[in-house]
Amino acid sequence: MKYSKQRELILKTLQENPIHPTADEIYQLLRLELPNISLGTVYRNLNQLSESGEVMKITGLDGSVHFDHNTHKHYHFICNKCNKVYDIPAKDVPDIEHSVSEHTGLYISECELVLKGLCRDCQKLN
Amino acid sequence: MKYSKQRELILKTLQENPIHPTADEIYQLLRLELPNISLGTVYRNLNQLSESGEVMKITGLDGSVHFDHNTHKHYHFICNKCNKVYDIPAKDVPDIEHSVSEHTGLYISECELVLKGLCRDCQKLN
DNA sequence: ACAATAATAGTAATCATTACTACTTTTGAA
DNA sequence: TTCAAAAGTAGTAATGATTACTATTATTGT
Repeated sequence: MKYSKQRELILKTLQENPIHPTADEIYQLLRLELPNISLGTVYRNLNQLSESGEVMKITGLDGSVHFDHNTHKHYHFICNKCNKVYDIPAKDVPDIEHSVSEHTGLYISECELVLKGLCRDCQKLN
Repeated sequence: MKYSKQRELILKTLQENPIHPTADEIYQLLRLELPNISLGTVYRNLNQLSESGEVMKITGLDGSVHFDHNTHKHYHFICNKCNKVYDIPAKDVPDIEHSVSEHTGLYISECELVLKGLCRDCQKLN
């Protein structure tokens, strides 16, 4: 993988905006400092970066794929009211893979968990 | 919700084909007995049925939404080799919601879990 | 039997994402 | 330091899934 300024800035933007943005959200942020960057470039680089394990893809939140600079094992929660995405650290979740593979005989390589509900702030506003 | 033959057959097709089909797969199956049904009708009815709780939407498997006639609490596994989708009964998975809401204070209303790996058949073929 | 309402088929439009292409950067060896 | 091969880019077109629109048809309660 050859260096490119665009890829460096895409990664930097993702790291500085830990809001689990979509490709288009990163594109909109980046246009401010790199007005000619193209959306295709953002998609291509995010896919490369997730392929190489430098960023993580999050699917199942809504219609589009979100990206996460945090590549440690963790899960996600989306608030049904404010739509913010929160990280759920692995330590707050029981060991799913082990339990499932033991019961079913399936070999588990990935485990995507998306929880939905109300975040702490939105619970207060009820 | 007014009765319609189309909706009845969509539900019946989903029940008789427990392969977690997409809207388009149901459409292709249904065209055999109802050649003029339109894809939009399939989408509209599946959305209504999932809204009313008669069927379940599965997101996060691949690019498109799949549907499940089984509305009991359960999870899903997709085989990376044969792409078949399997049900994971809730009894094989530890209680995620309770654990997460206890640790984080989030109110959890939905819990979508997608596991990926190799199914039993595909493990043998290695 | 009939009017109100909901549903349908068919088609066009939208949204996210990928593919294509001519041009530009990067990189490593001569 | 050049310079050619490889990889990357901007810009645009194409694709695939899904939703929106519209004129017509079916359902339902009176």
